[in-house]
Amino acid sequence: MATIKDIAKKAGVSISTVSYALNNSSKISQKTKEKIWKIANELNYKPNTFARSLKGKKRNLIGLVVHEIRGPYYPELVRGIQDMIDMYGYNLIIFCELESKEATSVDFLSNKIVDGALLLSSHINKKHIEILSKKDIPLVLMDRKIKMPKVSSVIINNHKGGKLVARHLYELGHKRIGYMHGSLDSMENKSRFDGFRSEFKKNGISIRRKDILMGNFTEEGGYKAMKKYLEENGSDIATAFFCANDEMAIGAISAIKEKGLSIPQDISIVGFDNILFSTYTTHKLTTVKNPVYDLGKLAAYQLLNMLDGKSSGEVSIELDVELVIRESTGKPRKT
Amino acid sequence: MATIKDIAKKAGVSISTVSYALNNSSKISQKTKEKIWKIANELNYKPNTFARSLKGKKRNLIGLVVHEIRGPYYPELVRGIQDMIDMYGYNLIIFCELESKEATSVDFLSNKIVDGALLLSSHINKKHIEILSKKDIPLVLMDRKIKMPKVSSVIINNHKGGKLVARHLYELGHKRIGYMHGSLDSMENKSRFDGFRSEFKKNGISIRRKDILMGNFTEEGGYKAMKKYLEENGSDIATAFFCANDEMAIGAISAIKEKGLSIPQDISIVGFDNILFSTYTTHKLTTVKNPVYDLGKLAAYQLLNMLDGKSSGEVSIELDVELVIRESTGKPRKT
DNA sequence: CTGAAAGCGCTTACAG
DNA sequence: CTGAAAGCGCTTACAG
Repeated sequence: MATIKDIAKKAGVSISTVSYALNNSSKISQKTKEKIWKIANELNYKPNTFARSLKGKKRNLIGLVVHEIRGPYYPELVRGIQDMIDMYGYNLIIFCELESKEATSVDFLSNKIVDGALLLSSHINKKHIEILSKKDIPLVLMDRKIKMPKVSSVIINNHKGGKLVARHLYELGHKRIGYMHGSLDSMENKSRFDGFRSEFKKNGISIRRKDILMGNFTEEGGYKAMKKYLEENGSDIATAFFCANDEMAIGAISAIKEKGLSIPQDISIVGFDNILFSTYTTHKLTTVKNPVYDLGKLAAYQLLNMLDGKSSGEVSIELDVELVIRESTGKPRKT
Repeated sequence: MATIKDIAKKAGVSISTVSYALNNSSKISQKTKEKIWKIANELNYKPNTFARSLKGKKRNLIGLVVHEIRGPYYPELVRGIQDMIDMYGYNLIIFCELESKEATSVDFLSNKIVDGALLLSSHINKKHIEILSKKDIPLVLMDRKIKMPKVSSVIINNHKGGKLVARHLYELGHKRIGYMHGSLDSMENKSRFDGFRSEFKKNGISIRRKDILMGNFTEEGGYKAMKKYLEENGSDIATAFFCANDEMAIGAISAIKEKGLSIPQDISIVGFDNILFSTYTTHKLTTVKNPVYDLGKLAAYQLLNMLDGKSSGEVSIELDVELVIRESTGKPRKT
């Protein structure tokens, strides 16, 4: 494991000269530089990031903290982030923490292993974020808004998404509607639900408690929740369901079909995200388009600006969403 | 950002005492320890991993290097790894590199940011691995076998998988069979293909060049490749296809159905991986069960053993696979 | 243009 | 039981 010391010895110069040469400082003569570069190459020298970091140098490393990488959503997000930071010569590392655990990623971030981080993890709470903010670690939140120095947020307009779904179903004539939650900890889920519910409320329609399901944001969760619902309620069921993401919607659709019911004749289903998968395999799902790739790109861009000193944080951006009407929604069945 | 210096000052002791106390050394009296812990807590002290690493200390961090996290495969793997290392108090960070880029992850690994790493990235070549091996960085390869000190490998028996598929199709009576490649760089793809081809060869059947497609391991790639194939070849087509993974198989099935052909009456399709997704939504796909969760777990276990000094590497484990026969395969159409 | 020296935050023999 | 000191690999004023 060659160090600058080894290079210095071999080149017959001091370690300072090596360090300067390696950093291509104008202080060092071209001739010396070249000699040193050559030796560094021969020795397969790699600078030690740790030592460098101790001196407060940048690492060109960005962290992404998530607690889940399953499903079609996250990869797309990662791709957006990567495409952006790649243009600026940064690299990405992902901390994927089990949701049940203490947020050890906060420790890592505290150590400034990365220059800054993008957060999409509900178990990193406000207190954690405050600690990081105080340590001057640039942060971009992707799932909620918090106003603090060195902290920005880039999110999608979940509330509007829920509203658009409600309006669509209302216009089709649905009066008894249901909602399938992802996770109650999730701000995104909450906003979708609020938008959905409040829009119906405006028209004097509220959601019955029994028509509110929990699907855990997964296909399996959606399937099970819907299956149970149908078994327990016979024909006393809502005419339309809004599921907080597409995967649950897909699971719900499977359960509905298994029961011998048709979509949308018996039940209309709306998802959220517009994951690519739906193009080929699933029922043509009515859903809300979540610009997740752009979300990743924009969040990364925000972070890069903070790292550059072009922004000091406290910026809050909200991306627009739109409803994509396909074949899983229609007029309600006669009841 | 509190350091041990700050704690030392506040506690009126030396930094060595603080360091020992923080590491719970038996050298320090309980009373002093408690005083120091209390102050550390008040100051919200977090040890600096970098400084610690400089002294060659462990970080309890394991790295996973991949170049793709899309698809249902990787998350399952990550989950297996996490479940294992979590029991041992380790944390995971993922380097997800664009395949097109130089392997900068090798630099990170060289810096010993992580204690050891699991590799599943075809663009980290043998030379890179040799560099890391020489630097004593414990490594477990998950997609190929390389014998080197400090390097182990845990892979699945891809060759057998291909063989099982071939035998199944042969027994059904298929004589003209096709193969859809994932990526030619992938050892896994290669082994699957070899197993498949050699088994048919034994029975005197070889694969026609025109029946070999490229699907890029993605659903979209599988869809496009099959669509093109069907358009170009009319009815002069294979009676069965083995796709190097399930996602391509799912894409291929969509293309086949779109063309108005039936599965398995017109074409039999076999995938590889047995991804969960197929349970609900897709055609009941005949496939090879890839124990990917166990693969992650076992690879992580291997790495932990190396970190513990219980193994010095050069271990090579191969996991068994089995064929799962569902409804996407049947007797060949009459030709 | 080059080098000696201090320092980043920690650990760890060694001495007391 | 506690502390002074060296050192991990690097950077960077400062002096020459």
